Amino acid sequence: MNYWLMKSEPITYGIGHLEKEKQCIWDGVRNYQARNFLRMMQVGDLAFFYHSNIQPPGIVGLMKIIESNLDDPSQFDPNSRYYDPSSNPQNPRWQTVRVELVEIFSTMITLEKLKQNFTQDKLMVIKKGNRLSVTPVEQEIAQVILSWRS
DNA sequence: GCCAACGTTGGC
DNA sequence: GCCAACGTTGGC
Repeated sequence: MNYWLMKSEPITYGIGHLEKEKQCIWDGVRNYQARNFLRMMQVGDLAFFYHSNIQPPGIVGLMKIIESNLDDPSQFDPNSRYYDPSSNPQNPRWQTVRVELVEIFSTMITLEKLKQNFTQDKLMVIKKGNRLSVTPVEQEIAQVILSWRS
């Protein structure tokens, strides 16, 4: 079982949205490196939900992967902002996963706290200039983060 | 709102 | 296949 971190802007889709929906397809990732991580995810993996582009940014909850290796439906939807006209339906370019909400943390684990406790090479999300919206999290680091829940 | 970092596109 | 131009991300 592996741990991941997935970013979303709360204005677009925050953990409150997931709380209402209970589960969702994590669509709209249009970066090959992030997609490759999505392809590696397996049912039962856990993922931290990270709010980006907000003050303060940080981890707000935990999700579970409940379906893996799905073709992202938004790539074929001309009305979607994630529509990719050059993706071939016979060989879709973008895959993703379905997630369900496990829990919302009572207090956010801020980016600042992550930076104070981990080094850049141990946790991708705190790397300067890192823009990947899907990244792996090492077991030991995941355990430490989970132990901070109050 | 700014802008550094970085990914993608497209002309050559 | 190079690389300049451009677009996007996301912390601040």
